[in-house]
Amino acid sequence: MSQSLSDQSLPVICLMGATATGKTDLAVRLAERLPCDLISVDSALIYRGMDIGTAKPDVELLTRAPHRLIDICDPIESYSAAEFRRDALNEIETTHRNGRIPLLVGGTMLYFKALLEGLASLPKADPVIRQQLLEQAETEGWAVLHRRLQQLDPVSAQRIHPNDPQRLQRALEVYELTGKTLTQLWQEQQAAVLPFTPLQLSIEVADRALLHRRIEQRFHAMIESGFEQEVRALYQRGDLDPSMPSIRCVGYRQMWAYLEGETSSDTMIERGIIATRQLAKRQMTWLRSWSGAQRIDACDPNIVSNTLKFVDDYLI
RNA sequence: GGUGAGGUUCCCGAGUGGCCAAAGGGAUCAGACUGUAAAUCUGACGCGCAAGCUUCGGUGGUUCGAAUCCACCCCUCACCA
Repeated sequence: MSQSLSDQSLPVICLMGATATGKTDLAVRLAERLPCDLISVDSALIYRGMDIGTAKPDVELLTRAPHRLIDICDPIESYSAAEFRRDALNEIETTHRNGRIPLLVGGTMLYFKALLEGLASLPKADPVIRQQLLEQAETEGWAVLHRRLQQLDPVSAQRIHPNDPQRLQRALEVYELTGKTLTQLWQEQQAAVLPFTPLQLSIEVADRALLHRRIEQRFHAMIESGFEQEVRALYQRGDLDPSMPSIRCVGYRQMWAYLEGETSSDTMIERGIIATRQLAKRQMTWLRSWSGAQRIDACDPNIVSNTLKFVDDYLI
């Protein structure tokens, strides 16, 4: 059974694209024409109660085309690329077992990369160690921590910029936890790649100005749909704060600052739009360096039938 | 009409005679990315490959040298009428 499930010939379709390019819409339309089950590849859609600001498919859409790996976490939790890989592989297996095709859709490129190329065997995040490192950074400065990494693991120190607290923290955390450096651990274990040969599709809006307009319009639409109320509900829980991945999500972070009284409504909207544009840009940087993905023009009037051609060729 | 404050590179905003193509921030563009990734970080950012060239509301002046000083003009804001 498990033999056949990791058969290279079993189909897996990946649809990746930046925010506001129409990924979800295309995925749903494909799912209506193919025996596909949708699996979300999105680090924000995992959160329950975060619907409007993440442009989560609405109930109607989810009824037409159910997505897996949506609403799997409370906003107080954090998730990771490794957990995603595990969960996604499970969902892929289930889908195959049901005789259907997994269609992975999303814009979290690290998750796609982790799924396709695997991850080294590393320890998971440790809140206690992270807190200790954070405190050291506050008293001694990150430069000191970078120098420490330089001693322990010159290769990683070379790669990780002294101003990059997140990666510095992670590198030192891994060493604390295992007594081994990131460099060693990477060398020790060859990452397990995806046991399938997926069709990779990249949906792109060629005209940057158009994408920017779409982002702006969509953000305003979110506001009109009650985005403030959605975040206010999270805010009023009292157990969430901007250090958490959920509240750091694009739009939520800016709305949070507004609810804290730190910015005006206009500023919140402006900065939310800016943050979305910057997110899209980073996603596009990933995609540009991605090899092996078929490009799909988001503005193609025959986008569905043209995409189906790629799928047909792949499934033969 | 009068008085005061001000007009700086896409925006905000420093700069008050040379060390200024002009601090800093934002935007934008490009890039990186192995358990936080909608995160975190890096670079570029007047024009030019370069020598160099053109900028600090406008015009003229002072000076070896002006974004910085002077004169006039245009515009903005505040207050008084």
